[in-house]
Amino acid sequence: MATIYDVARVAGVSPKTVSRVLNRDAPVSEATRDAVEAAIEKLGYVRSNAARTMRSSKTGLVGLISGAISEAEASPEQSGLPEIYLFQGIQEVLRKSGKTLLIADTGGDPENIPDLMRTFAEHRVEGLFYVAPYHQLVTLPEPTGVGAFVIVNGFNAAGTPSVVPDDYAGQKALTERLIEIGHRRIAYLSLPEDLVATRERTQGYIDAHTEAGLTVDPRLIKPADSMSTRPDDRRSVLKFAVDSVLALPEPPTVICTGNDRLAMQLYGRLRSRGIRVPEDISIAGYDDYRLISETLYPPLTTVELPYHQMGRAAAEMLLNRLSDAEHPRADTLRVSGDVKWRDSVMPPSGPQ
Amino acid sequence: MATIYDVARVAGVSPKTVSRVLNRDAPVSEATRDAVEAAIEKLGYVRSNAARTMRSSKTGLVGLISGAISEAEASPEQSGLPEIYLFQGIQEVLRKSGKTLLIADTGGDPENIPDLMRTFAEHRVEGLFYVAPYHQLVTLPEPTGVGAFVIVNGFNAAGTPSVVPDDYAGQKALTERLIEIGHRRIAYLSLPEDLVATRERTQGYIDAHTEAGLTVDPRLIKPADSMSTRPDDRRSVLKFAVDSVLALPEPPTVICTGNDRLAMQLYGRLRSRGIRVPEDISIAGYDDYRLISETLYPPLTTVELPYHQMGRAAAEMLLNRLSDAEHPRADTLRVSGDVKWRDSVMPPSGPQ
DNA sequence: CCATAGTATGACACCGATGTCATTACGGGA
DNA sequence: TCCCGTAATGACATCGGTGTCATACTATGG
Repeated sequence: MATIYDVARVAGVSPKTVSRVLNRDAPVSEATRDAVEAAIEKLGYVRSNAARTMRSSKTGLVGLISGAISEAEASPEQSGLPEIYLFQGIQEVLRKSGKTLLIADTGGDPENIPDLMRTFAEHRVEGLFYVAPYHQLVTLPEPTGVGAFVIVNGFNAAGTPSVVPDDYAGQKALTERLIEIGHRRIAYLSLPEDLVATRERTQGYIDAHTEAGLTVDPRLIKPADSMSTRPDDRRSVLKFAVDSVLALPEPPTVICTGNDRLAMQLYGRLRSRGIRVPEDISIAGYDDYRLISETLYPPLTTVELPYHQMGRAAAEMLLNRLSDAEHPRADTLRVSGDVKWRDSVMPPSGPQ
Repeated sequence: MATIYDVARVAGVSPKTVSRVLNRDAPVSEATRDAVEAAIEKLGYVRSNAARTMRSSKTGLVGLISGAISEAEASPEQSGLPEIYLFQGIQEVLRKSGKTLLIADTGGDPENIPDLMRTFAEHRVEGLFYVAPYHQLVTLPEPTGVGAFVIVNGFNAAGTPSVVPDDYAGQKALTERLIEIGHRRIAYLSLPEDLVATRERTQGYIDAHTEAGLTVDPRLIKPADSMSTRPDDRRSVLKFAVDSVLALPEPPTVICTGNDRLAMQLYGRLRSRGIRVPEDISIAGYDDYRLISETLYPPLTTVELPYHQMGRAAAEMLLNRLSDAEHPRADTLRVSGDVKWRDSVMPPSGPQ
């Protein structure tokens, strides 16, 4: 592979001048520039990042460690694999600043993380992301020799800068709107109870009621999914939850679910009981997993999990930390997603 | 950041000896090794890949360019974003051989590809993948200075090594099984007609019939999806297709769809007509997009799109080409996926 | 006791860029 | 006319490893 020395020889100039043409960091006469560029073209020269890094110690690399890829199947949300939108958001921002993204995943085993960090360190990445498979508390070793570290879709006890979805605000906004159009009996079929997302969303659900002067009927809140890997187990948890809220003396006029997948199952379950959506009962999901939310009929009202935006925010946060030696605050950034209002929800009908 | 010179000084040996300890490529006495390792530990030394690359020109980097990430939303299959399984498969194999994956996506604009290739070339990647968003013919510039190039989920006219799903075999195997359990009127609601996948699968469907001595009723084959970005347009294409096959004098006993998403819509559409699945009519999908296929009730019979395996195969293909100077054949590898037999299909009932 | 082979180690050049400093030529202002 | 700033260019050292070769010491066999 050609080097600047080859280019210099062909162009009849010194290597340093070739470097100047490449970097435009010092004046070069037009004739010289043309000669150099012709030589580069002729030789098919491509600059070596390795050699350049040695002097300037700017690799232009950013690393990303993901548990999301391999753990996707085991993820309790199992909300599809929209983490890819995170990558997209991150990439979009990084590309504009000329960084290249190195990715590695844990292969499902968090014990690999230190090794991956070391590999990235060997490549002298300037910054590092860790992407959690779902909104959670993570425990990670501190990366060494990395300019900036950002956790995405999770947070840690050490207060590392991080970006998470605002689950509280999402469920609260949705619930407020449901109340606003007249619903008073709002069921919430949640994800497993120990998830951060569930706790936050449940609180959002409750606060929306309280602030509207309504009391919450605890019988309307039921976990409807489990961490089990057996689809049948999970199905039966849902069935139990659905049956129990529908059997209440005053059944709900709308059912919110912990994710779009549950909403989708709910569609089927209600239809097989001859209950119409949304005429008899309204349904709202969570995630705005569009493959589901837009495909279902009627299309599903849901809350967006703003992965793309979170990715962008995380990348910007990282770039800020790389440029400013000042790291203003090591906060967790909460990104809220919009309520996507679609036809699966209508005002409650009939006598209340 | 510490260098081998620092380590050498602290350990009281020469830099070259430190190098030997790091690479285990020459005998070092136990005492020396311990001293060096202690020094490394003490200084928090991490080897510089850049410097090492300069001499040995082994970067350990492999690049991946994906149109899949950004184009996912526009993809006509819109089968979710299972390309992430490809990454997983690729990563799994690469990690074992100590390579690190660099990824970049086109941001939806194929014009970025040459730039991305240049960036990778600057990083001296040893190999390069291009991942297409769906099974298709792609036109790509030839990457320069890259040891091996593999196209995943696509192929090109130049005969670049590539890995694609075996759509023909998949639909054929599924159809054969349907025939075997007694179905004779098998509808096929396909993806848009000009997709490679559709052409191959349709041929598989036809050949399964022919080889079983059955004739194909062309009225049973209908495209049921369009490239439109408006969900409503696409919905109406499906509606038209469903209506027309159900209105046939001899309606089908089973309906195959071009992907699981269509199957999911079909569930809803049939239920709203009071048709039971699978008692009245069986349904089979394609992709084995598990978020759908396992969640639907009854669970969906479908054909696996073997992304994970394809990723593994592509990575192995690339590694082979990197090690063997001999590139045996520049073929396209077709990876077939299993038929996933679930409860949405049963033998045809009633008088035939 | 010596030749020979292996073990353990270091000196030194080199990979391909770029930072620093020096040199030359030119043009305008004092 | 002389001085100085700027443009244009090159010489050379340097970044941090590793390949090559040399050297010293030790064990082994004839």
